[in-house]
Amino acid sequence: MEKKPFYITTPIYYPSDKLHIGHSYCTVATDTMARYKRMQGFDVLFLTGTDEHGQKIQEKAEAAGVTPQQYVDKIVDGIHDLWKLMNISEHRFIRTTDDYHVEAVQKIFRKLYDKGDIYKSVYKGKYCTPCESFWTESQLVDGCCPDCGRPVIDAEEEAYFFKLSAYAERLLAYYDSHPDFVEPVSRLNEMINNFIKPGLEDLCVSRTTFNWGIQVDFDPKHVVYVWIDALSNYITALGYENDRYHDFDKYWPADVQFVGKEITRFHTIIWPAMLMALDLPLPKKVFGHGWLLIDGGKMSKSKGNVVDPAVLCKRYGVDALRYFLMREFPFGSDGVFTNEVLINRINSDLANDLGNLVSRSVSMVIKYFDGTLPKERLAVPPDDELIAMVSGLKASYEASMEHYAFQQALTDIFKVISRTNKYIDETAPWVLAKDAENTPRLASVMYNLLESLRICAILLSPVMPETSEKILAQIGACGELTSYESTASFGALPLEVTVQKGETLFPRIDAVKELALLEAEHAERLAAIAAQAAPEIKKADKAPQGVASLITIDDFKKIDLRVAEVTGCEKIEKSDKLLRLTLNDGTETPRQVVSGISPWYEPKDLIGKKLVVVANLAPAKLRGVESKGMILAADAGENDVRVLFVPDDVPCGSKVR
RNA sequence: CGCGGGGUGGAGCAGUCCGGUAGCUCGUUGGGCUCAUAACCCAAAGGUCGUAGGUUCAAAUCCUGCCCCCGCAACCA
Repeated sequence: MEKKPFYITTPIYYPSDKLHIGHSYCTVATDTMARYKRMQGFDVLFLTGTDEHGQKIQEKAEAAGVTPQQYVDKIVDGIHDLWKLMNISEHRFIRTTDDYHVEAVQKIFRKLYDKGDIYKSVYKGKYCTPCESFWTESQLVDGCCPDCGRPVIDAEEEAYFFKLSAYAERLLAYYDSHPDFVEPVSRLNEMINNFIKPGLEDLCVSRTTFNWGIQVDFDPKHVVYVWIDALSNYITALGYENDRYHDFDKYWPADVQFVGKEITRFHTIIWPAMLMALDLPLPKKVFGHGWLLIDGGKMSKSKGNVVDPAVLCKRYGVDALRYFLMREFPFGSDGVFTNEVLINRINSDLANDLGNLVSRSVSMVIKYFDGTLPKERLAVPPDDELIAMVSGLKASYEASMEHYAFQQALTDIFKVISRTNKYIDETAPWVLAKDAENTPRLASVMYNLLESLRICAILLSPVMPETSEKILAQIGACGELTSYESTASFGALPLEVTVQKGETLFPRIDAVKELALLEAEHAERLAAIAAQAAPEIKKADKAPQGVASLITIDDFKKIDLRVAEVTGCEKIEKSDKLLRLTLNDGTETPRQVVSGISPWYEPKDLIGKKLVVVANLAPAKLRGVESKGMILAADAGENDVRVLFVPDDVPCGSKVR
């Protein structure tokens, strides 16, 4: 009988840096699902890969003094190593720089162009002539080029656009008729309310401002911008519009696509619209999983709180980490990662409950029966509760797994493990062992333990493949006895089974010691980051000297800097960062300035303080509030802003130069 | 009134749709056991379910106002 296909994908990751625990989380979830479906007998295709083009990578490579290709090659090598380390099962790996993908994207682009879904137009923006760069209004610094600081001009750039706006109705209709298309549903509501209802705009799908990308073959000065390049990977990896693979008909549409919640938007709006434009079916499901938060916030390199999965794997074992990721967090929600939670979870579930259960069960069989159970049995009614629970496990497990509720599936398994530990106490084998008359009863008890473990171990295998194998080996289960089907009924293990003592599965971790160690390593890492940052600052200092950014004293004199006292200050409603400042700049009329510093300053902290204001800056409106000028502040760090205060005895209106 | 999520014993969460003795995991305390990885099993302590009001015989759950946290969007002259 031919196996039914099952196609599952992770997003393709952006290899501008080493991957972190968040990427591992998604990939482990995908791997768990892939292994589960294989165990059920599906012909699974598991796709992951890397999205390698774009300006950021081009810049990173330049900074590192290598070509973009060399840069991504190195990172991708590391990714392969990581997936190997994390025991990610057989998968196809696509790189957007692969020849066949490049070729296919060019064809797709042309196809959409020929159909009229892509059209040439102009992209309007701010242009810095010396830098040959386009900027959006919001990227400008003081209305000038963020790179060189010179004024920009209104300009237009030729670009290709995808007619996303034409698909709004069809998308809404599709969501309506396929309520399961996006999960969790709350994310879909967000998409509809925030993006589709206000009106979709056509999407700019080409750039001429950088060249690290796939060339538009019929208009070579353009490169394909991220959307069509990256999203199409899910089909080019099956051989769509290329000859590298030939299983598009077999696997498309995908059964499920796992994506992070930050890119749900692209996968539930742009991607479906693209597929509609290509007259292809849409994936059966897009699942937007949550994030792992660190210290309650996002992981960020500058905070030094990026968690390296390789370190955790090496320290606690792959299976422990995989288990933790799948067990601790509901797949659709955010979760807070801390080392403490990780260690506690490993200790309580894996060491105390599961590992110890295996250990005590196997030890008893060896101690009481020399490792092999005798044939004679005595079953008694109190066994029924355990047996019933174990027998029902597969059904509830399957129900959870089919809904990507990994946490629930694992919780159910561990309820059984707990029950089994309790069963040992109830039956007190060590008491039975004192009297030879009890041998049949003791054998029954031992058998029930091993059989419960067998079923749990098999069901755990998608999450903890190595551990599962080790347990099965220890309790003497092999071949058919390890199949998924065999978990449906209790009693598959032969009566005269032989066990084998094995290594300790999960040694208990000394939490206090371990946390101190991790803490120390974290401090080291922060120090390393600081050390790295230092030379970077130096480089930045030099840059303006080398480039034409030198200005003359006359240029500087154009800027009218004045000392002013803050006479009033309040937060602007409904803005996150804006404060409205009223300044006494030495003139008769109070000056109103808006500044984005409210995360760092309370209004009361500023009133009465003196600072420097750019007095002749063109007025602007921020969130509808007029701002005449700008106060000087330093970017003291990635997320730290300090206003430059002036000593109190400097009179208001003093010129600063 | 931009959109959404959330506020439940010390910690993390379920329960809220479809009102009816407040539940789980971890932690704490006491006890049991000795097969096992100082593990396992039992028990106890601990919550006015963010807040104010309303509906009801009855509200964590339904309605209204308010406060606080977190994403997204906007925004950082």
